Amino acid sequence: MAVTDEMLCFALYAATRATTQTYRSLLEPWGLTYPQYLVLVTLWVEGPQTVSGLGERMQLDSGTLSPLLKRMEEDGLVQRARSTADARIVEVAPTERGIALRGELAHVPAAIAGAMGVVGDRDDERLLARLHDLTASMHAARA
Amino acid sequence: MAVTDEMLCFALYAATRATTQTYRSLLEPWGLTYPQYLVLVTLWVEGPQTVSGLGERMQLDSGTLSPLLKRMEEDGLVQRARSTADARIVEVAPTERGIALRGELAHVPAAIAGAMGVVGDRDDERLLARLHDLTASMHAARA
DNA sequence: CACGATTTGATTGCGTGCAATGCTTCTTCC
DNA sequence: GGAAGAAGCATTGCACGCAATCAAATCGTG
Repeated sequence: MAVTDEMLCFALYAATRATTQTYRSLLEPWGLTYPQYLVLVTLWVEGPQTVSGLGERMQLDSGTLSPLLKRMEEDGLVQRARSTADARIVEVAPTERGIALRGELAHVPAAIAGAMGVVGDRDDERLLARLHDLTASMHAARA
Repeated sequence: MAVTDEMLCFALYAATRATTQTYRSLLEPWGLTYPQYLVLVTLWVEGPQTVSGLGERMQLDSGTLSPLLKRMEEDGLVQRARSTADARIVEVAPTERGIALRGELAHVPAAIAGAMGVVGDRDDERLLARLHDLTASMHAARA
């Protein structure tokens, strides 16, 4: 049983890196990384967010997000601004260029789904649910 | 459908990071990282390996493995030696300390399985198979 | 109002991942 | 045997991911 457990961890690890590599080649023409793309998707769907809001959605902390958002700002994709109401808070909003990428990158989800061999059937739903359980279980175990 | 595909990628990404975090807390007393632990597991089970052999098994290249193995050597866990038969090849073998860790870390697989909520039933086998398919599909799509 | 605790981001340091490049060493082909 | 090509690692540069720490701003309480 031990080896199987090892293999499940490693299978996750390998699958994630393979996915990231596919994203890399898809996003390379736009100079985007996968986490940067995730930021844009979040901003497209949910609108401007605080840094901590992005952190919750992506499950990342400021140590990762701050430099990432700084690079995206330098690339003209997002804008950061201290809240006038609470100067501790930084609001992150997509620029026009950032918004325009939504159209230019509209092909990406289908391309990824194709590369993954995902069709959206019940098996895929079960996989998704299992991954969510697994993630929640891991986080619970840490506490 | 697009959002679901996004979610599957992200679910993988989040699950992997959650897993790595669990490993981090488990391995922290030994100063090991998850990839370093994987190297040790490979050496325990399959014996001494070349760098490229480790690279195949872990799906990592020398750009990642060289500095990682260098740190492990500095920590006294592995030894590297140029092959006498072919001086291009570097053989990686666990030191006595590296071998001793097999016993000290024997609790790790069960701890991870527990944190994951894995019991080894058919669902888990299916998840494992699906992840392997997904990884293979991704690699095939890159070619 | 003042002061300590809390919240929110930013910074620093380190270890991956990975593309690109370089350096030996080996193999092949003539 | 000698040169061209390939193979195997190492190095460099950059972008995460995350723990630890810091700084600024706000809140709560007396």
